[in-house]
Amino acid sequence: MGVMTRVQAREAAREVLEIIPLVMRTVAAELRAAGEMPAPAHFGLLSALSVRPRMLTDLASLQGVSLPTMSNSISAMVERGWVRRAVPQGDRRVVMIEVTATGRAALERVSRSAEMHLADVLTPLDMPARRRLRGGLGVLRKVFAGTPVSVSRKRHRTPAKRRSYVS
Amino acid sequence: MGVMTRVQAREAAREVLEIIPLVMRTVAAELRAAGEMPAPAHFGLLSALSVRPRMLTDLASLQGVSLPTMSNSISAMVERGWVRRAVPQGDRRVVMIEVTATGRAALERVSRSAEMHLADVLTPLDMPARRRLRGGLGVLRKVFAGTPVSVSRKRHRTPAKRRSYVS
DNA sequence: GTGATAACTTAGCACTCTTAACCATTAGGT
DNA sequence: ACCTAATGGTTAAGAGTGCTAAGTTATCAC
Repeated sequence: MGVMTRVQAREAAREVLEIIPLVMRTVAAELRAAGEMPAPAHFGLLSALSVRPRMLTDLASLQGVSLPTMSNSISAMVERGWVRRAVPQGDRRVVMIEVTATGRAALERVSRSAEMHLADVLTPLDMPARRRLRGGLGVLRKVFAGTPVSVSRKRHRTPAKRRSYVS
Repeated sequence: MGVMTRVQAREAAREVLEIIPLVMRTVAAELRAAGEMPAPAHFGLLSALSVRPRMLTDLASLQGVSLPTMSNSISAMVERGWVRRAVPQGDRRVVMIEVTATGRAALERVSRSAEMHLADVLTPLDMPARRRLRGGLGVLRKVFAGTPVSVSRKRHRTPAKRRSYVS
């Protein structure tokens, strides 16, 4: 089958390690410059929540962070008035997070602004470049979206159960 | 001419905004799990410095962060024994940062480990997917490597007469 | 020499992320 | 019913990143 060799994977890994942090810092700076959006995390959260309310645990695993981290982030957003904690009747352990009108408006504003900044950078791309970018992003999404992220006990990557991501 | 339309750029921007943070968190988690490497930033720094020593200002603009931030990061790394601050004879204002043997060893170790983790995730990719990934990363590099990063009024990206620091 | 500027450092603040420890609430087994 | 897990969240402590504003030296320009 046409799987990557170990060496190719290492090469690709090195590239990821080099490029992603750079992009990340840039994106974070854009969001910051866009005003009032403190962190990229909040943006993603707001996006996800604008689709439908979610419980805290789901949000945490969606973003690949620990529960306390998510709890903190949500607290920060609650203080900003962007989201609300609600306890459903069925199971009183869970906390549902829902966007407020304020939050929706903020998302709209920042989203527009940040995307315009980014779009400024991306506009010069020609069609093949754009295609490559989208393809690469798609692969990244497939690869990283399904990853359990933090594998508990040290020094062990599960060897067997890897899904194979066919294009 | 095949440039992106505004709409396409916005779409691509949205994807970047969605995917990059996710990848970033995953990568950070891998590095952390690889042991003793606190942050992706340190990794990149160590890589850059292993090529040749750099002055603080250059490091900052290389990574697209402010000077104080870089100063802090370097302080953290100095405490770990990975790098050393040195004052050159020519200009006693500048601080040259150089990797120590310890730092080089740490880079070796963590690099190997992190790349193996990442490679685990990337190995299942088939050839077209791999090609797409590399293509996308290439585009990202081109787009973001040249960007002054933070555009807010100050652009402390020194414009012209960069001195050349011959090693 | 005086004053501007360049290279860094320090301090204070806001945020992310972690683990460990701790409360609730619900589900299971006997 | 009862006691024990397991599940869902929160709080606390600690390390890191990143920022701006306000210093400190050292060098340059005149």
